[in-house]
Amino acid sequence: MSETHTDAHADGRSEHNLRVLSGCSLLSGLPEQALREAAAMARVRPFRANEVLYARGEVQSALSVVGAGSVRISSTSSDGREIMLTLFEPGAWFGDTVFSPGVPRVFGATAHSDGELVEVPGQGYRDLLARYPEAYPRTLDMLSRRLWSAISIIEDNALRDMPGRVGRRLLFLAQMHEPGETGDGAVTFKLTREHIANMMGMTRQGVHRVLKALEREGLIAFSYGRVTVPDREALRRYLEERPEK
Amino acid sequence: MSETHTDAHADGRSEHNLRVLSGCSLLSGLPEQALREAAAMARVRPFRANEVLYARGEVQSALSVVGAGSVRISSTSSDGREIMLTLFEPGAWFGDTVFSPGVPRVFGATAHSDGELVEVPGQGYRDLLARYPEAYPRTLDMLSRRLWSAISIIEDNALRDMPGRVGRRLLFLAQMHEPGETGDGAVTFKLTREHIANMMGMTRQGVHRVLKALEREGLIAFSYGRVTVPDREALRRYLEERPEK
DNA sequence: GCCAGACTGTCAACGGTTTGACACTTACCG
DNA sequence: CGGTAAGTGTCAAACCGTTGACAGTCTGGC
Repeated sequence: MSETHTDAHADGRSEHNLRVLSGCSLLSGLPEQALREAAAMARVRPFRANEVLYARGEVQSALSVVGAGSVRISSTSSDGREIMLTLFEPGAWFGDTVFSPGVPRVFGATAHSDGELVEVPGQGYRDLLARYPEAYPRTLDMLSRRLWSAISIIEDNALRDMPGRVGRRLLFLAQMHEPGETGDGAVTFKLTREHIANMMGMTRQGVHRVLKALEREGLIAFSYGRVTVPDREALRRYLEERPEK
Repeated sequence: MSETHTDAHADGRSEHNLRVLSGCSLLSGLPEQALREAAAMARVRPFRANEVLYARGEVQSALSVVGAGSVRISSTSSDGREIMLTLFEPGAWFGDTVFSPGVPRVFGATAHSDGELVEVPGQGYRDLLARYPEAYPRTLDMLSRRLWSAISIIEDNALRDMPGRVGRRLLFLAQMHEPGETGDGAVTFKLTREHIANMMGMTRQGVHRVLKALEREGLIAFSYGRVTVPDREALRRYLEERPEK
């Protein structure tokens, strides 16, 4: 694997980067010219499933945008146990320390499938923002919204029982999944029971029971390493009206 | 109660606002001149214990800095149940939608004791940032850090058992409490068992049992509506080394 | 096509948390 | 300086999710 992605056909590469970056909510507010600059300094980083993209503690920062495939974000607590925080799909951005230069990464990122990242170097991104300050408000807005979703997860974990929690989290993922889906609205994730368990702080067996219950209601379907939400709206309504906490 | 706080002695008021605002981590990066402008447009809002400061759904945005007393931030889920997210003390800032103009408030704020807020109007604050763009990086950094703390709560809730969760949350609050404490390092909160229960998604009785256990270890003390952490470092070490999850 | 390893379904026993109920204590307000 | 409402301690029973163990199934790579 010679580094074919680094230099050949600079224009085509930049064009590709531009396409990916402009599909990212964090960056789509930048003026055309700034997006081009970002694309020019971005590097494509292809990855294979289960490859570790970033480990907790790394200092180099970058803004990563998922160009293809999906990425698991996880956090390792001080005693070594791990929890999966979320699953990012194309268009999503991450890089927990881009806004806090010098701070070691707090979260880890692992490839969940084959795919590629388009990465803008942290310093370059920060310089770019400084040169196009009109992009700051949107950046703050996006970060703020990410904080809300984190808090809404805290809320769910505190208020809901397990079917409620699992259902809501799947719904959340399904709603993020929005872009690029087949017409009928069904969304399928490649998630093992164990992934879901790690995401919710449950056990594999507990997840099984909950999924079984949701399946009985016709709200989800699941098979080997997959979970499908056939109708997000139906799931949402069910969770809303559910008598149980 | 005539509105003595609105107009008389404009200079003294502004001086007071300046003192409060410059003690706030979100704003302390602003240049002197900008801080003065913020102080000039800020309004003091005194409050009494249990007064509702903001309700979920209000549209007017403002950046609120706690000047005195403490404020409970809570979130009401769609079905009406409520969860307390955190407790803010002097110097802390909040105003969940300042960075997302037009969006109705997602969280509620309630006075936890008598005290006062110093509030910068949302639009005014955003304009100020636009006029002093050098303050943006720090703002992003602060918001980013707030996101990390939210995520670390998600982590704790998923990985820890109840003594671990309650201990960690109390430790977190105690560490935020840092400024303005008596020399010996002890921190006391006015929190009822029920407040804690609402914060952790537990019951009053469950909290009791956990607090009792932590008290037996000498890590906390509690009485009527109070919880005391005599030695934050000891609590931290205990939680770190605890065999149990 | 086949095989090793990853993923899964299922069960009984255990343990921690909630539920619900009741008597007691503390703080605050007039 | 009482009286009342809010907060508290405690208990047993029911419930729910975990633990641990094992056999069965799927899948991707060779």
